Amino acid sequence: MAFSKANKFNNELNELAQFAKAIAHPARIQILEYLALKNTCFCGDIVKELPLSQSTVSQHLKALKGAGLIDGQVEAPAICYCINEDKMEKIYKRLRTLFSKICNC
Amino acid sequence: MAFSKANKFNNELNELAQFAKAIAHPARIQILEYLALKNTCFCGDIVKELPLSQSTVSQHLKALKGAGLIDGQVEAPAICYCINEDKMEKIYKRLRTLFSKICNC
DNA sequence: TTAAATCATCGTATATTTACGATATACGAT
DNA sequence: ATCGTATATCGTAAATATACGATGATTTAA
Repeated sequence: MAFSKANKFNNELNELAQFAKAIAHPARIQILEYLALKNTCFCGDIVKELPLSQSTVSQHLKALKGAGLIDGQVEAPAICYCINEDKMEKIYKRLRTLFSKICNC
Repeated sequence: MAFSKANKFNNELNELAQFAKAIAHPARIQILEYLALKNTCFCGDIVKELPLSQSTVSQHLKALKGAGLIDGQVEAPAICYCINEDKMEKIYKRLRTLFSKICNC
């Protein structure tokens, strides 16, 4: 029952955990870094960049999108992905708050 | 095959992903915050604090320990857990590097 | 209209995570 | 030695994640 007690924890905790989950796979971090590197973000390139099949990459993209970390824009027949910087900054603030509680950061 | 291709990604990515996985559950974040709050860290208190059974909490503690985020010291018959601040600071640096690549942070 | 290109989704197999109760372990106190 | 306390581990069930090939959808080009 992975995560079935989410309702027993407060929103801040759940949101941070949700973000952590989204980047809890090396492929997804690599995708984020790649998107950041190439400001223009053609998606087929990501598949070439990663040691994973197209369908698997698509799944990871969906996860990142679901967590709000990236946006996708149709540029037919391709899709242009890019980082949602607002979301990232918001999350970064939360992370900073967490770390300021936890250690001398 | 959750995560079976980890060897295909570089160490930095895997380590960050591993950390993210460790905090990818609200209970584990709450445990970290609780440990940070109470500088002295009696463990049975954590069970009282969380809406989870003793065995489940113990599992979460094991996960945090496995990721190196906390240490446990025997003070028979109890066990005293505390945050591994060195590890936390190390991870925080990595996170900063990641975010500096990804957004204006 | 057909073909090619680009992604998403479906179906499926396997691995991992989450959660709990029950049981085991370790140790101080009696 | 036995008991009580505090944790860990085992066994198990169910949910989720990972990965791939096959197929479907969409749009551009021929």
